[in-house]
Amino acid sequence: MLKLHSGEFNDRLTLFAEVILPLAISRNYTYRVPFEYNQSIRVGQRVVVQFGKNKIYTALVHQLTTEAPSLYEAKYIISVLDDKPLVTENQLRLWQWLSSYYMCYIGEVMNAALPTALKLASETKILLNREHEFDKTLLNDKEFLIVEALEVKDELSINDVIKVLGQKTVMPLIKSLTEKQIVLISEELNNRFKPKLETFVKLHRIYNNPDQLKELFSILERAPKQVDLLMVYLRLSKIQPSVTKKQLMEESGSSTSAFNALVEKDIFRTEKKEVSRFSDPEIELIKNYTLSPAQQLAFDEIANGFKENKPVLLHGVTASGKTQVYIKLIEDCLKEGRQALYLLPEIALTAQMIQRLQAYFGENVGIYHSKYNDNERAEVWQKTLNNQYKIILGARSSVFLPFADLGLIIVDEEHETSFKQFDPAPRYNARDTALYLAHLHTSKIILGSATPSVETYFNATSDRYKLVPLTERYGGVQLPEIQVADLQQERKQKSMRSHFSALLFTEIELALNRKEQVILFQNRRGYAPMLICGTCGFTPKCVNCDISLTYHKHDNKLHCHYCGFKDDIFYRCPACGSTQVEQKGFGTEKIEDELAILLPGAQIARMDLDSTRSKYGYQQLINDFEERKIDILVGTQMVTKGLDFENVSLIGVLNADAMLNYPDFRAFERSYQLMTQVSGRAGRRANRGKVIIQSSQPNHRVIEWVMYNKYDQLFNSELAERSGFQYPPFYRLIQIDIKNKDLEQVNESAEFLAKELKGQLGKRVLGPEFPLVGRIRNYYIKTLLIKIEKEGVSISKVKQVIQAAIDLFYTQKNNRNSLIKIDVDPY
DNA sequence: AGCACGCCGACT
DNA sequence: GTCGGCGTGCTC
Repeated sequence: MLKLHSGEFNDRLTLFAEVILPLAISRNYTYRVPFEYNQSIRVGQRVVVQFGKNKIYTALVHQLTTEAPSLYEAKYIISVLDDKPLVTENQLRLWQWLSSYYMCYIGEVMNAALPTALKLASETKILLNREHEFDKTLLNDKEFLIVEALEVKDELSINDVIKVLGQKTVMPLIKSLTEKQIVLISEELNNRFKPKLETFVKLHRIYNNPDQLKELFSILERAPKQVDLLMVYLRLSKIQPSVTKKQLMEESGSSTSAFNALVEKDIFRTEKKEVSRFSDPEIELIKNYTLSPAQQLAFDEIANGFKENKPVLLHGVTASGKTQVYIKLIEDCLKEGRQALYLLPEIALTAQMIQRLQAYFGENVGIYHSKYNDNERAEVWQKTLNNQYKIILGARSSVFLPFADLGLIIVDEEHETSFKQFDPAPRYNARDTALYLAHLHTSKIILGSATPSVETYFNATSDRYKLVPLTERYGGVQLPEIQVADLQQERKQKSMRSHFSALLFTEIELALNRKEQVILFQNRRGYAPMLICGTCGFTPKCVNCDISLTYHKHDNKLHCHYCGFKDDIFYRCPACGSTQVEQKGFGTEKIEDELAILLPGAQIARMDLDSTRSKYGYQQLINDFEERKIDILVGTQMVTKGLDFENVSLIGVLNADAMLNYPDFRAFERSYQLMTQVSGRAGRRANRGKVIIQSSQPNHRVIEWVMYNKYDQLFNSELAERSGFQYPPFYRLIQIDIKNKDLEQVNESAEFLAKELKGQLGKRVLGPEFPLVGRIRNYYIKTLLIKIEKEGVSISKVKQVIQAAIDLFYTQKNNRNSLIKIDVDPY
């Protein structure tokens, strides 16, 4: 077989392309390349293909070959969409790696990687065949309905037909109509990426000559509006490189007719040009700041790490000025002419961070995250590919961008769990993917955190990564003073005011008196996570999930946080009629409510998933808080992320116990990270801030480590635990969920798979067990956990074994309607 | 993932 | 009969 990578081919060869389809299917398919594309087709270009009877997809050329498939006749590629590859070879390698590492289909990776705007949409439409005469009286009722509808509307989608007929099965009918040649099927493709166009205005070249221009003014003597326009144009064109029509009209305030007259006379010439949606010419370039001695030391150490070709972990306390170090690193990278990727957890991608980076690097910065719409994402893709963006600031999905030459990757807040995608597949971790991406591009990579994840710190202390500590806060700001409020004792002494200890409440009042701001952290949204009848013990549950419903006061309803189900609130127990309905636990809403009663003069706001759902909700809250329109901000983990507020002097952690007692092997690590990160929000400028942690276990060792900033102790204790109980970083975890709507079937299926796996992997396989929530969206779930030792076992072999077991699983009839979800590194 | 096909039970 | 529901297998 002749393998071809680029297209210097003879046109008489018959070429075949193995393509990736954006679907969860286990193999790639081979299509025949029409001769006209022989010269131009390349690996990495998009092609349009028909797959199955009606569907048309955008597929990606993965390999070109001259060998015809022997077992079937290949369909032709319908068309090739790109002149040059849209996906680079390095990206294809990354996709391959993701698909095998995370045990998912490469089509699923493609789906996650390509912005929707670059995937063509296919809509099957039908229309009347005008060429063909037919006798209407021979049609049956349904056929008649469709023909009638088509006479009104020209074109119907399959969905329209379903609506017209009021029935679901329409394909046989459409099929018979096409066979009778009454209707035609059109497969409409719409390329959804629309570049933003703007009309630019230019003065005809002859008026560059001053004499000609002078003459022009005299010609226009009797058209004052046109003279106005001309004047505005001349003024604008002096101070900026190009003038848009929009700008000209706004500045001059004149009418389109005056403008059109000038165009008509060929004095103005217009041109439509593609413009960026992002560029903001008013960004000021601030450069040339110097690093503090501690930062400079860290910077030099990082350089040493890079020299050894190692990933670097920058372990810098909160507010140590890591960003400034990153900016210097980016500058160095740009000097080498290479691109830089700056990865942040989604939530930290606020205007604050974006502005900071754009202030230094201007229009070289591209932003990429989920709040951006499709067209914007497609634009960033193109500009990254064309090497127009030198820096990408983005959330986890930006590891998928088509970097031309990536020289540096920064993974900031490396420990953040939002780098991990949980659903749908690929269930990848962007930090780990970035490490592989760095390997592909031989780029430098730095992970940064004040509270590194245990696995990363382990790598850094065992010489796999270079560890660079930065222990000094920038500008000499002190770490906050941390105190613990003993909830048990305060309850005994009856000094609690609802959920506030006397200690915390007094400090809130003091801070407010000093006109300083307060952040309160409660990692639970809603009002009360559980209602319980004091008489009979009844608790309202979700109809679709095995979970108690959370009461939300804002809409006065009971919510399920797993499936979105909502139910009406009740004041009488539906089971026994008692009015003794009690609320258990508390969420951000309740805290907000109680504060409003206890501190009537204070401005209180809440920041959680519910209050930030709208597009600018989050930004609005941040702005209001920054402008001190809010005194107290109550929030979930959202408030812990990298925000810089000058005037915050007090942080309250309302319930440390809930996180410490969470049943997960990372509970302590998470608690430490959360408490340390939220504490870092206190006192970032002039004064030393204060943190109050409320807990019933005031002497808990994790709280002590947080108080005295003892990351090492947390780390060592966690290492001992994890090696004892076979968890990462000593063992790899693969979690397999089996789901089924039927309880017995899920048990049977889970047992089958467990038995199969245990036969091969022995006691490395744990379960099956019901997870914490045993039923979600009407699916029962059973979980298998596989723990694989890092030394002496080939992880790829294990994955092969698992895949084989799953293949076998699906050959069994009873398992066919069970769903399997594989999660590699499920943390 | 779709979608067709085929088998089965239900109802104008 | 015809329709709709669901299980099964295929898509180059």
